[in-house]
Amino acid sequence: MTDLPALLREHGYRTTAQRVVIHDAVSTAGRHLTAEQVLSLVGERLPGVSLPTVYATLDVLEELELVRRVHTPSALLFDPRPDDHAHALCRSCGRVEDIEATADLAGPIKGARRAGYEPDGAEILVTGLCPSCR
Amino acid sequence: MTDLPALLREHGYRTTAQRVVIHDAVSTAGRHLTAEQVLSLVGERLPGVSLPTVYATLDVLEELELVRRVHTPSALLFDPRPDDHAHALCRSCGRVEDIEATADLAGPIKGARRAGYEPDGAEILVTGLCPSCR
DNA sequence: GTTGGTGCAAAATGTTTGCACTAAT
DNA sequence: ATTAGTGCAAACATTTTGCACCAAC
Repeated sequence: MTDLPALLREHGYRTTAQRVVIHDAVSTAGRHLTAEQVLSLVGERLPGVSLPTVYATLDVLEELELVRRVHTPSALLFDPRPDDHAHALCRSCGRVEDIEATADLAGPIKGARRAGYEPDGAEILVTGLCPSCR
Repeated sequence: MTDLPALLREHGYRTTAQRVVIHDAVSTAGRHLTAEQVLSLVGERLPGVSLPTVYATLDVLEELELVRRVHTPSALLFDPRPDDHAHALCRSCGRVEDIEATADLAGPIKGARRAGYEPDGAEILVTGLCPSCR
């Protein structure tokens, strides 16, 4: 259970109904959502919310590390899971799923540091065909 | 040294000047390019090439596994390196670089298979700040 | 001679921006 | 009372699509 208002305040943001509802919608959805999907989830509870607000709010939630972006060939998705995990992406239908496995990325992270980067995270994306597209 | 005409023929494609020049430009660039950058590289040698052709050609080259797409928050890039390697992405300027390190992705690949996927590849993306953005 | 490929223009998509108004502090 | 945040509309950039012409086979 995250204390959103406190987190927002810490980062200099105000608490608004939109942020609370969007955060709640995203974190209880338990799957990857597009901005459109977030809007329609939220629209049920808070009429009049606009897409720009959804994007702006997801930006904020990303800064608070409550969501992560996942860029796929077909869409920009927002992932409510803050913990590290891999993703599987279907080449055919574009579907993305969480994979319950991680890997040791110390090598690539060290490699990035060697290249002068200041790494703050790493992602694994497995591509292939999903069950229904095979 | 890849025999592009032979590869194209194998996959049922015709050999055209555009495909030869675009493949050559991309593979000698030795870095990640946007479609626009490919167009301007190619434009010097083959006037009149259009952006749709660049996209179409890169699609073909991807099918031949001569290039890979890399989706970043700011752009769609085409990577001429066919071998597996990790990428570093700068959160601030969006720059992408190759990282000379790999990791064992057997776990996530197995996880994808367990989820019903037929995996055919995997990517590692390290995010952070590049030398000039720190 | 066929049919795939290209160039052009135009469309479709998804995300971002500008601005006036509202609401959180 | 301030100033961040919102909603709306409009802009924007990028990738796709449709179609007529040309070129590879």
